[in-house]
Formats: sequence, structure tokens, C-alpha cells
Amino acid sequence: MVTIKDIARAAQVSITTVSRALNGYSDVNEETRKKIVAVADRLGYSPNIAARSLISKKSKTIGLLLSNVTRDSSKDNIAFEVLCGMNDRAGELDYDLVLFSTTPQKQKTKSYKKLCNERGVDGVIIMGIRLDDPYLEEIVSSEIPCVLIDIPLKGPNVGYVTSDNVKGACTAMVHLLENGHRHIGMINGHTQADVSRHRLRGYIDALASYGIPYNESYVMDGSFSEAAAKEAMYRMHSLYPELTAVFCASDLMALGAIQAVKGLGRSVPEHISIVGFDNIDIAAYHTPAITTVNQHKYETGYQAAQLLVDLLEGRNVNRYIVLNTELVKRDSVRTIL
Amino acid sequence: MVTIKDIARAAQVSITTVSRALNGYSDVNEETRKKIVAVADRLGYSPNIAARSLISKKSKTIGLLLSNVTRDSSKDNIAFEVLCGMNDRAGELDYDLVLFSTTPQKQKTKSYKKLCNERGVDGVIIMGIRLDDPYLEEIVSSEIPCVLIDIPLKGPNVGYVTSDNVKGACTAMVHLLENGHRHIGMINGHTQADVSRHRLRGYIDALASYGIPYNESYVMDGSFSEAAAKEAMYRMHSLYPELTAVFCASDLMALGAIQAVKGLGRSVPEHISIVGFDNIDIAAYHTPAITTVNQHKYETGYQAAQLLVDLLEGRNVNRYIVLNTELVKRDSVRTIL
DNA sequence: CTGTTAGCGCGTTCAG
DNA sequence: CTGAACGCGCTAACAG
Repeated sequence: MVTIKDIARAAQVSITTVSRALNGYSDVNEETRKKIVAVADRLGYSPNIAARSLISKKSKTIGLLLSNVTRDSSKDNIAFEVLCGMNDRAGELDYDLVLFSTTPQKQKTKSYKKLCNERGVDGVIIMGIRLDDPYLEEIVSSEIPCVLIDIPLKGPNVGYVTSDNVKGACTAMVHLLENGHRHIGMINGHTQADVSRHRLRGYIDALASYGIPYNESYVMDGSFSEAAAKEAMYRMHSLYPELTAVFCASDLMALGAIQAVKGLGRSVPEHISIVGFDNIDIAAYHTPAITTVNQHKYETGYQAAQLLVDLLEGRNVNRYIVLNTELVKRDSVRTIL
Repeated sequence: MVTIKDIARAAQVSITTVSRALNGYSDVNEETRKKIVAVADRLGYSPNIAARSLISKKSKTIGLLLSNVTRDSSKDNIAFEVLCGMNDRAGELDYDLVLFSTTPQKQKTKSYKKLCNERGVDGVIIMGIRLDDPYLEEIVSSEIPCVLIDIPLKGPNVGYVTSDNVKGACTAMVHLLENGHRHIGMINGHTQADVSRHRLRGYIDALASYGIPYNESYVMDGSFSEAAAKEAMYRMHSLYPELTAVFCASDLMALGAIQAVKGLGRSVPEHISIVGFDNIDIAAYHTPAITTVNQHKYETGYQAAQLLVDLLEGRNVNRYIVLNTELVKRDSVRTIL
């Protein structure tokens, strides 16, 4: 490994001068700078970030706390698209990303805050963590700059990126209502996700705007999983045969629901109309193609990275970003009289 | 930030003693150790990895050099599944992952080797990089331990994880041949990927085993992209109407090929049979469901992480891992007489 | 068993 | 414009 000391020796100057020359300080002779840069290049020097961050307290590194980066989370590649957006923007801004191995159930012996401190990340982006996570509160209220995706917590140094889930859900519901559906069920995600609450609100609001009373038992838990949603759909169909449509709070759950409908010998959308949420890739290729609410996943990650860096570099920006969603009409909804 | 110095002061011992106590050295009194650990806990101490790695030259960090972690790579979530596998295993082994923002075309001013040196990663996993990448050779022949996924290069400290692409392609072809197809085209990925070469070999081998001469013009370039494959299929169909089946070197390209067939007013598998490769999630949900060669993506990542850590920790293991593939029969192939 | 000393690679006063 | 000296947080000899 070649250090500035090596360069200093080779260029016949002091270590300090090398440091200043390489960091673009103005108070160094243009001649010496050129010589130093040349030597550095020749020797293939690259600065040691560990040493640098030891002093500067900055590492140009963003920590990532994600769930859904484990086995069986591939279909739901939302996390991946968001990650792509973060990766792109972070790269442009010259930051690297470190993925914390947020071990699932395994004894999480270390708090998120400790994780960040140890690694010396400048800030952290958090996504997919449940609201009841034991370490969430701690890091959010710490001094570490955080950007939360779909998690509504306040803190001294936090930013927030989300989608307009209420409106999105509402639009999806209005679409069903406009198509004549009056008995509409909902399969929601678990309650420890903020989006579940918002999407439920959209469901309720849309119903209200059509003067339809909200029937709590029409809403079942699908826990954001295909299997759980499938089961919920089975129960829903036998308990409430009057339902002609079901709004699912994720496409993965829509997939499960459709399987249940098929399992019952019925079909979508002939017997039951289904609307999903997220617009995952499978939704478009599925038969029937699933009508869903598109979420800008890549953009979410991109904005989150941007916002975090803004926070890090002390820019005074809006810390609350809400992205649009839009209805994507496809073939899983039919019009009834 | 609380350091060992703080602990030393609070516990009335020297800094060294704190260091030894916390790092589990045997030569420290059980009494003092307990006291120190207690103080450390109370103060919420966590070690500064930057400082530690400055001395130990180890950072418990694995670098990741991936392509396909940018916009428009979501359908092809192979990278994501592999990433999940790496993340899981790395987590279990107590390593963190850092994603290098391997800026796409943008002026890659920094070589991969420099990237690794600066960040002080212990080793690096490389995937999706083209064989003609300018910096690939450099890092592979450096002292930095590397694990290459689907890249066949030798180096002093490299491991290699791949799938049996020849066999996989061969199995796919034999399936077509067994179903009576005799005029079979191939849409291959770009030549700067090792898997393309292997899959082509499988194609040729299978043909040979049935005594069918290899016709070079039956193989077209789809560059691993949906759009390029679509175009290739159009050309293929008009130039060689005798083809009854096409083997695509990726599912994404199979998707493109199918679109072209549809665009021609024909259908799969009635007019043309298609077999893909990879077994991406969409393949199962697509109509017709795509017959393909399954690749163990998660396992690939898992094994790559394991292998790299083995290399890092000096274990003498097999550095060459080849994972099985298997044919997944679905609905995109028909039997002809 | 414990403390003292030195130094990892770098940036930053403060004198020249 | 340049250099000597110091210290970031930590580990590793080397004494005692």
C-alpha cells in the first residue's frame, strides 16, 4: 500500500505538502503540486478512507437498513428497485453504500445506532422495518441523520420519503366503484406498516365518497404475503359471497388472492375483480394482467439518497417528500351493471 | 462518541487493558474484565472500525462490484437474488457488504483495485462485469481476494462460482429435440459474457448428439435485452421460416422473442416453441408460462460469500464452485410430429 | 496480570 | 508557500 509518506519521500517534500497538494488547497506552489500529483499517479496512490475518516469524522458512506434482502423476497423486488435508485444517486454524489446485515429474527444483539457508529457511516436510510422494531426509535432520535422510507417518525435529523398511499388507494377504489362495484373487500398488509394504515384510509375514504358504509369485517389481513392473502381470499369468499371486488394492498397479495379465486373454480375478473398495489413487474405479465397502483420505486430510492446527502451536507431542504402514484388499468377489473 | 479512553478513565485502568478485556484476551483478570465490560455497556461503547482496521488491515467488509444495479434492471432481478444470498451469508459470517457505485458508462476514473484499497475492503465479489472491462484484469491479478461470478479468470487469490451453463443449455436443447424439433434457432447474449459462450456450447453439443449440423446463422445476438431479442426474433422468423423452436440464453430475451412472435400474429407454443434460461419470477407467471433452465441465484450469492470468507480467513477450500441447473418444463414448448 | 510506548495513514494547527 | 508536531481511536510489542 502506498501512502502519502511514500509520495513525500519520492517527491522530496514533506507529508503535509503532499496532503495539501492532493486535497486541492490553494496555498501550494503550482510546480510542487504538479510534481506531487505526477508522483502519486506513478505510484498508484489512493487515499486510505479509514485514516481519513478517523480525523474528519466523515466517511462518504451511507448505511442501509433494509428488510427484504433475504431469501424469498425476490418476487417482491420493490426493495431492489429502490436500491437501484439509491445506488445510482449515491454514486453520482460520490457516496458508497453499505448494507447492514440486519439479521432477521436472529439475536439482534446490536442496535442500529451501534451499527452505524461502528461503521462510521455518515447517515442511514431505513426501509421495510416494522414500526414496532425495538431499535427503530433509538436511531431515529439519535444524532445520526436518517432518511425513512414509508416510516412516519420524527427525529432531530430525519427526512422522510413516501408515496401518496391514501390517494393511490382511493383512486384504485374509485376505479372499482366507477365500474359498478358496491361490495368491495380489502386484503391489507400487517398493521405494523404505515402504508397499510394509509391504504386502508384510502379504502374507507373512497367508500365514503360514494356513500357506502365501512364494514370492518370486509377487511382482512394478508400480511403482505402471497400465501396469507390466498387464505384470506378463501375466507373472504365463503364468508361474504356478496363481494364482487377486492382491493389488495400489494400486488403480491393480489397474486395470492387470484390463486384463491382460481382454486375456487372461479376466475378474475369474470367473478371477482382484483386491484393490487405497487405495480411489480409480474403484474404486467400475469394473466390476467393486474390492474394496480403504480409506485415510483426507483425514484423513491433516488430521492432518499438525495435527501440524505442534503441533510448530511447541511442544505436546508424540504425533509418530507411524497411521490405520486397512479392507477394502471389492466385486465383484472370488469364492469358490472 | 465514546472511546476506550473514556472507558479507561471511568474504570480506572489503562487504555490497553480495556482493549484487551474487550477483545477477549486471556491475560486479564476476570474481575477487571467484568468491571470494564460493565462500564462499556453503561457508556454504550461500540468500537470504531475505522481505527481498528487502520492497524489490523482488516475491516470485516466485503466489496461488491455488480453491474445491473441501476435503472431498468428490475425485471432481471437475478442480481437481486444473488445479492440476497450474499447478504444473508455475509451477515451470518459477521461481514458487512459495501456496494461500489460502479458508475455505468460515466467516466470510470477509478480502477476497481483503487476502489477496494481506498475502502479497505477485505475482499471483493464481482458479478455482471463484461470480460472486456478495462479494470477487471487489474484487480483479478492483484493481491486482493476476489470471488468471480460467471467470470473465468485466473489470479493469485481468486475464487469462482458459476452454474453448469453448458449442461443447462444442453438439457434445454435436448428437451426441444425430444419433442421433435429439428430446426432450432438460438438467441444468445453478448459475447463479452462467459455464460453466452457456454450456453452456445450446450446448444451445439446437443445438436451434435442428434447428428444435426450446426448452422451458425441460426444463432443471433440478443444482448441479454428484451428489445434486442425481440428484433432478433423478427429477423430470425423472416429469414429462416423453417425454425420451429428457439432457445434463448435468458428469460428476458425469451420474453422479447415471444413478443415478436405475437407481433407476427403467431403464438407460442403453437407456431414457435421457446425455451429460456434463468427462471426469473416472471417466467412462471407469464402466459404461456415459460419453459426454462433454473439457475440457483440465491445459492450463487450464498456460496460466493462463503467462498470469499474462506479465502479471507485462509481456509484451504475448493476455489471452483459449479452449481447445478435444471430444466423447468412449462407451457412454451409443444411437441411436433 | 497490567501499564507505557509506539505507530497505523491522514489532516490540521502553528511556526517559519 | 512549506514543514514539524500532534492526535483521531485503536492494537501490539515490551517491560514491569
